Amino acid sequence: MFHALADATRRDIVTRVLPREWSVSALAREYPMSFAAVQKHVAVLERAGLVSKRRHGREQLVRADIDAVRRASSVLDHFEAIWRSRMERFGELLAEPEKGTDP
Amino acid sequence: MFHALADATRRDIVTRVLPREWSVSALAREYPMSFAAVQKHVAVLERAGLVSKRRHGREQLVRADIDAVRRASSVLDHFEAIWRSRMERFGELLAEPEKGTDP
DNA sequence: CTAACCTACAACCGAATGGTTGTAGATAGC
DNA sequence: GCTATCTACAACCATTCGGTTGTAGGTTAG
Repeated sequence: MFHALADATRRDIVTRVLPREWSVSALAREYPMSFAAVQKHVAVLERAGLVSKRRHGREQLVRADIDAVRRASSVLDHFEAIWRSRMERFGELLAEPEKGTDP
Repeated sequence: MFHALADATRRDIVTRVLPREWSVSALAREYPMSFAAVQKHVAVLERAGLVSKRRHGREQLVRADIDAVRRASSVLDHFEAIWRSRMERFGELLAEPEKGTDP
């Protein structure tokens, strides 16, 4: 999933399909690369669960799955939590009045 | 930066160095791969600014830079914000009482 | 029906990744 | 001083990635 977000084009696709659905060909028109290349990017996002497709006539409409974004976000929140607990421990050590050095 | 977090070993390294410093060799002992491979992973994290090194004797101590994690997190928060504004627009449309259809 | 359009998928290519081994330079411990 | 340890870096290899082109199948518009 982080891998899916590691590419700038794919992050841009996600920002576009968050507010509304886009067809694959409409997306392809936005980037200086072939239709097939954009199609592959969408496929990567889809495999990561960040995006899903819905058939509408001859078009394939792409929309975002915000829950997947939230899952990625929670990993980073976890990092933040680990960091905070370290800070707390560090604070305790500073506050600790030389415990254990006395007989 | 997302690229740096896209590898499981690198994410694990980050979780280890968040609470405390680790030497590169100590990290290398934790994974079923060569020292050089772990060294490369640390280099990737360092290039992404997620981690920094500090010399201590013959060891190189690795520590996390939480601000970089926060920067990655803010990208995801931005996604969340776009999503929310879409939800608001959607809510407005539902609340709208057939505006404009009257002469 | 036919032409235009949207999509899927395979084959290919150069560059980057993630791994290896090997060599060499500092530093610490005895 | 010698040796073991920690690190840096280069060279190499298989795989993956991001891109291309080309072919084929559905679907819509006229």
